Amino acid sequence: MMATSPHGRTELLRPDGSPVRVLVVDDESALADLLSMALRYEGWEVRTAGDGAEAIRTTRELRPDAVVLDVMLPDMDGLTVLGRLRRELPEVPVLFLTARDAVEDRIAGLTAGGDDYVTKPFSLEEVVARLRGLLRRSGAAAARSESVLAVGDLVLDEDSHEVSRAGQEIHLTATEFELLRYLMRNPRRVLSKAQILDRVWSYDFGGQANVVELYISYLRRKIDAGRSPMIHTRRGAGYLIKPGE
Amino acid sequence: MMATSPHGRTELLRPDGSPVRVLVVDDESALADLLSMALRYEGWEVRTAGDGAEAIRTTRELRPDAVVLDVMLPDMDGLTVLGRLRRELPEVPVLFLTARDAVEDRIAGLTAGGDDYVTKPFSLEEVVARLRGLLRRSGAAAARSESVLAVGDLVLDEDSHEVSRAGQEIHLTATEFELLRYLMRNPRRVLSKAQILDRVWSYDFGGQANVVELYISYLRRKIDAGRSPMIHTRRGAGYLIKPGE
DNA sequence: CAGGATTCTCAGGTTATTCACAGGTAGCCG
DNA sequence: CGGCTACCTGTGAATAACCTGAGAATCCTG
Repeated sequence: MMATSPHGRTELLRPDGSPVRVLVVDDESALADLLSMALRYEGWEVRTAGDGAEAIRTTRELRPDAVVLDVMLPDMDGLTVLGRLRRELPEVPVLFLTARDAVEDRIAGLTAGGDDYVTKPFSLEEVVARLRGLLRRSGAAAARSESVLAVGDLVLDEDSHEVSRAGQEIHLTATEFELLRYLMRNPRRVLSKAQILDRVWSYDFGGQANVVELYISYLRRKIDAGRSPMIHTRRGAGYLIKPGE
Repeated sequence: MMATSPHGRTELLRPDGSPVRVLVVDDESALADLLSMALRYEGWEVRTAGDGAEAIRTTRELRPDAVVLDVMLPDMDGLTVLGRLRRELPEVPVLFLTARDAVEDRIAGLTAGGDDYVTKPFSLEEVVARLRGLLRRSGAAAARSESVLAVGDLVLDEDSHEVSRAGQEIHLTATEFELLRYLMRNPRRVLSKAQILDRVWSYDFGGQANVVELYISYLRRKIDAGRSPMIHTRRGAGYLIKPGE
């Protein structure tokens, strides 16, 4: 089931119409807070836990529709927590947070089911998108909502990562894709450079704010080239996307 | 829920009909006073706090619907205060006040949820508009009031920053946009040049008072050009906007 | 480990916007 | 009708915001 949220975007709901419930498990409270803010803004109900034991307890009580789980916890390791989680809620999809250099095969083992993972440092756009994907596929969200975004003749498929305009396929890099997805999830709405930076770049990005301008420039070259422009600058305010013409 | 205030404008109320409660946190008392006056005029109930500790205490007691928070406080830094605020009231939207050159720095993550920020020196119009936006999207204000203002055939969309008259799109600069928004929020009401200056220009503006005349002139050229005029001069008193004819 | 793709910094270039200044115009009062 | 005042607006300079080319650094892939 889809509904229109206060901020005008569509959001996922549970089959009974209540909000989706998500549990965030991370011992770094700053990160947990950052995540819960972002997920609440998606319209989801969020609880946090700081260690494995608390995670298990909260799972039992809250019965979340999805779990975001840091694999490195102070009291027990990822596999153990996962095992106990599964004892409580066998079907719950899990999104793992892991360090970049974590051993590949162990992650592969963890994500054997329908689960997914993102590496730290991540961007909020990435986490939210993955979580939406998990919820969509798990059936916790009532309607099998489409994974395709469209604005005018511009089409973006979140599953296949394919983008096309007027039927013509366009190749984007990972960052370009995330930026475009963020714009397309908020069509006709001005997004400031700070908002974009906070959402599309990872939380530890310390660079120049003009990367946003740079990537907007890249996107225009690929998406607007020749055609009627869809990405617009609102000087002093930010950028927005809307159908050409 | 919307209601009509004594001064004839529409204002946001909480779901139970009581006034929206806002907490202003800033150690410069002159600024805090300026802000609270402006926000009270919007019909909101305002409390101020001069440092982080007081902010936390007041939050606990007042349970505000929104917080305006200076990121530079004498006793603790913005992120810390934010964390504690969130522990008290996880859902409360926050509008950050930050120095112009700090933007790149440590704003990272601040706008992650629905939050927003404005840079100092700001204009009151900007702060109020952002705060209204936050309240609108957070659902604290009962009515999901639209982000669109209309006076006659003149339409202004606060989300997309688009303005049109009789369906025809009009491009405005940032200052023109704020001036027009202020006029349109107060239709049929005379606004003096001093009021406009105080509201639309930032509080440290030191220039000639005739910028207002200049920008009114710009607006007329773009909005009234050819058509029946909507922006009227009341000699010796100020300006007002009302539907043409 | 080479080659290519990608991300990002830096800096110069371009355009839009803001604002001061000053001369012009129109309302108002006697 | 003359003069005073308030308001209007053309011109142009300074500035701010944005765009983009070139290339260094990094990551990824075979």
